[in-house]
Amino acid sequence: MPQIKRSQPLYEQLMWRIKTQIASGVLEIGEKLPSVREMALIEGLNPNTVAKAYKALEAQNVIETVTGKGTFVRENEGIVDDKLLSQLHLQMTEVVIEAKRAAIDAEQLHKWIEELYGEIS
Amino acid sequence: MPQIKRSQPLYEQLMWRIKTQIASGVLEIGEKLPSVREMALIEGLNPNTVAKAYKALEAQNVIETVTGKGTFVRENEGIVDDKLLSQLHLQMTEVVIEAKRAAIDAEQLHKWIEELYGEIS
DNA sequence: CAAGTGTACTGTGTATTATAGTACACGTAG
DNA sequence: CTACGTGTACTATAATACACAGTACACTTG
Repeated sequence: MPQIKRSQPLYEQLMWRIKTQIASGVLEIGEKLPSVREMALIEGLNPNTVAKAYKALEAQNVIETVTGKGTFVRENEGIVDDKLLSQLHLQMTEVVIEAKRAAIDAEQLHKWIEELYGEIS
Repeated sequence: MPQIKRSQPLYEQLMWRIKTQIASGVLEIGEKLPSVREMALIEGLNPNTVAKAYKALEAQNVIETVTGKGTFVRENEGIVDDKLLSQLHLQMTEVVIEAKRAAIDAEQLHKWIEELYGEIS
């Protein structure tokens, strides 16, 4: 009922946090995530909001949920999805246009990518 | 009053379209943009929605508005803003994490950047 | 003055987000 | 079997953002 000014939806922020933890190895494949009620206490959210994040992550094949047991980190299948590919290219286009405006050269972007590919798994 | 399923707000889509046109040289520095009412007819939007986009673009120093005259493309100042920098890095992190999941290697991302830096201005 | 410009309002309607609370079906440990 | 924890599915309420409609005002220019 509070509802403060919010940039990104809470459930998307949680999705992002979980994805990052999986990518960085904090969460391993097959590992069990906290239950929706448990995660709600940890993150200070409503169980419904956590459930929404879990459901969206399952739709993206990031996690697997088994009713009665829990939710688990799914193995990365590495499927080449044309829709995701074009979406990533579009997002990269936005980054480059903004970078140009801020006088950030291509080298900086290349450096970031190398760093990120090193950090992640 | 219709309100169909929408992924991104219309005014943000318009902002993006204008930014792209500026970056690609379709709109040149100092050039006058269509008026809010004119652009509303062109894009099939409400003048208020166009005004919202114009106002947001001016807040980002992309365009300059003069009451009674019109809105014009502003010169790129190329300021290094720490907030924008970290925001771009965050956005790049998202791209890399998603790319890893889709089994897209770093070479593809490097290639995209080179292409985009070539296309733009 | 007249026309065109951005801007600032007040409404209206809708979708999304987030919470609260309840209930149900399932799996597992006691 | 019972009890507990699990995800899930509801209903309801509230706050926010989005988009449109309409009106009005201050400004610049011809």
